[in-house]
Amino acid sequence: MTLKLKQQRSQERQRRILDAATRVFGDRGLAVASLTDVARDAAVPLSSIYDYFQDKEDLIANVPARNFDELYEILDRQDYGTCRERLHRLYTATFSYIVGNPSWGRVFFLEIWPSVLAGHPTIRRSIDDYARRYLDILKEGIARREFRRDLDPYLAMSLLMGAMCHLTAVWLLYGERFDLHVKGAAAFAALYPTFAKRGRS
Amino acid sequence: MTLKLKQQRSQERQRRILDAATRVFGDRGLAVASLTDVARDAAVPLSSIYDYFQDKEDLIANVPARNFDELYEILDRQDYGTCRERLHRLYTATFSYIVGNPSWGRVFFLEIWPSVLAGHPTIRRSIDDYARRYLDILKEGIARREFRRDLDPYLAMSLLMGAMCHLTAVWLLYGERFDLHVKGAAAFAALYPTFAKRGRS
Amino acid sequence: MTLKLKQQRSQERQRRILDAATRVFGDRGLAVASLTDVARDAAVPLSSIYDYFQDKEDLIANVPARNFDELYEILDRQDYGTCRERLHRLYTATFSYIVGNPSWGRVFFLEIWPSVLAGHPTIRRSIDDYARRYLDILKEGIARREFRRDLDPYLAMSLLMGAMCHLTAVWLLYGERFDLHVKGAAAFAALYPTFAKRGRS
Amino acid sequence: MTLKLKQQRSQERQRRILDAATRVFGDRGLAVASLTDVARDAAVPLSSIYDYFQDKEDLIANVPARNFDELYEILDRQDYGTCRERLHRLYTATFSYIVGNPSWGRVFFLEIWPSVLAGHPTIRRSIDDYARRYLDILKEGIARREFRRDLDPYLAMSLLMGAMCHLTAVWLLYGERFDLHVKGAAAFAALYPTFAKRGRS
DNA sequence: TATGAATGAGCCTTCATTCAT
DNA sequence: AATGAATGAAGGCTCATTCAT
Repeated sequence: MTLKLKQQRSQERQRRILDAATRVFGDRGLAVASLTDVARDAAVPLSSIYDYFQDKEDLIANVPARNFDELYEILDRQDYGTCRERLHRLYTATFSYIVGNPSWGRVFFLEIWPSVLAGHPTIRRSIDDYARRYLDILKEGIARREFRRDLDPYLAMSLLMGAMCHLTAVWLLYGERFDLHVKGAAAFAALYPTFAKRGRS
Repeated sequence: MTLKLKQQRSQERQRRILDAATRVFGDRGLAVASLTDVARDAAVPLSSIYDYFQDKEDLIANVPARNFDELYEILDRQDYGTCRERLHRLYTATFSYIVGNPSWGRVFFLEIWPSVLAGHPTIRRSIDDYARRYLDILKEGIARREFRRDLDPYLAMSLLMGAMCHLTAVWLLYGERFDLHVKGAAAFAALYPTFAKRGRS
Repeated sequence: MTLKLKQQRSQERQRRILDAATRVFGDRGLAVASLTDVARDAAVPLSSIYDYFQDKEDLIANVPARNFDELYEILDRQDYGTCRERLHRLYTATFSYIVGNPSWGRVFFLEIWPSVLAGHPTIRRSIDDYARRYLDILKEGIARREFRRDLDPYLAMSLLMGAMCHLTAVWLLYGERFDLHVKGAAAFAALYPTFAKRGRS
Repeated sequence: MTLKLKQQRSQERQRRILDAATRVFGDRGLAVASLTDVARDAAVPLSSIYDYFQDKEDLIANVPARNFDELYEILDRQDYGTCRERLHRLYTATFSYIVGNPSWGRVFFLEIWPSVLAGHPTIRRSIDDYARRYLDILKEGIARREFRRDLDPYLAMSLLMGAMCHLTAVWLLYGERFDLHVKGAAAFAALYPTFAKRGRS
């Protein structure tokens, strides 16, 4: 029993560190922010970080997963409708999550993904998991003839992800001065016709 | 203190450093790579870097320009045709340049652009120059009724740039295993119809 | 990041560093001596200095206080007698302390005081504390009619301090070849009549 | 003839460098100011400094002499009167020179004299020359019975020089906010009675 | 287990000095 | 003789990581 309690406290601690890491890395940048900063923000001793993560890289690598879990929790509650609807939901929900959590947006879309770190196994898994959701819907849509038969699902995903990264980057860079969610929806609206069967758009 | 470069040999040296910087920053990442690495790769003493650039940031800031100059030299030789043709040429030429210079692709499209550094005056100019080329063509195309009247040129550019960044990122991440140029052309083909006047695509 | 010094051993370390700093800065000069020198003399790793002091300036700034504390401890045991006696005691005790601690003499009287550093808050406090002791006695002496009514206490202090700095400088310069304490007493004897009421000297 | 012209030009150059050194070292401090700064201020190429001075230390060492020469030129035009008058003139003329040339005041009285550099042969000579002028007058005054027979000329000089250094230091440190010349005269007035024969004040 | 303290490796930068033209 | 260019040596400082309690 006490063991379980301890474990719970431990999980809470780990989550505190992870959230602090998201914030600190997002605000200051992966390379500039130090573990000291993270420890201070999480209000734990610096050396405690090493009780939960092997090293800085390991900590960084676990930031995406932690946040994707939250995102998926929201998404998986409403997994129904046409492929278009599901694709749209997945896409805009991500934008919503970024708007509510800009630090994570920065860490993931500006720092981690387009960097050497994307090769890290743990991160790779996060990225692949996320990408798979798109690919699954896209392939299903093609099979169901909801989308064009000759649609390249990988290219389609690249268009969607590329727009997302780029819009997010600009949004963050310009001080979050426009409504990212609206722009995201616009991007989807612009891209979707290229997926759909001709004449249906 | 930065030199005045009155002597010839110096310009070669500066270029050697700049090229080394492109390589090293591209391979290891902007923040991780050290000036020591750059100096070693350029085969000049570390302190010589400071004869040509004020500091690390200044060196980084000059990487894009150096390469864009080369790219533009190629492009500006053939500035004619419909807006579509010119847009296509600009887009695919960039992909070609990246293929021939992957390090620069990484530095610029993955490290510099989507980062705080994009705010640096020198870099800003490089980005703006490049972005303007897209916007000019897009606006001209709209004015000439070659493109949709209600096309948002900024969103259009975001779709193009986003796809470029993303494809490049994936290409680099997967060890340059597919033909980036072909994928780039496919992306353009997929996106262009959303710019064109209905029924004309 | 500076430590919190919750553990005992640390205070010893800090003192070791401070004493080494006094020695090294005194011997080589504030600007010339490096923290590497200090670290070597204190037999601690260079980076440990930063566990106790924010930077070089902070280390320097803490040298005076450490030594004044020792000086005051001696002085405050015997705070009685006429103003003349108290002034004399303060003056000669300082010379004694310098003789027993020439490095500190140099750091403080030759390097820190007559330099821009005297403006540093921490140092300023040390200087002001020390100067105040003179001014207090001088003003009290004037009020009590022990000293000339028209004596300018600030000029008086300047004469005393100036002689002290100068004698110390010469003493150090000439390899401590004369008895500084005796010279100090002589200076006091020479200067005192200019403070006292006429005819009383 | 041309040789002489060249030599003249050379002397002018050397003087330009020396004056720049006085300014730069005075403003920024001996250790902080770099030869590059001096060269820029003198408007000569950095390497030209090495045509006139062996190294930085040699340059520093020649700053005092250059300025003392100017001071002596003024002084030696009026070498007459009682010892008191001559002592007073020497003392206050120095204050005047400092007021007109604060940079030199700082270099010499705050940086060079109270530092290890005072041991440097060239500087030593400058200091000794200056000190000798005091000692000569003091000794003559004693011989002539103008001053007290038992006056220690070395102590007397220390009192004068000490006051001068200290007042100058304070003056510079507090942004030259009081009239240094007046304070210097007051110090002389306060000290002189201790030199003079009793009853003569 | 948790944590205060310690440290080695490395980074960016400066600068006095020398070389080659 | 004059000077633009080059460079080795060093300095201050940071930080991820480990140790000892």
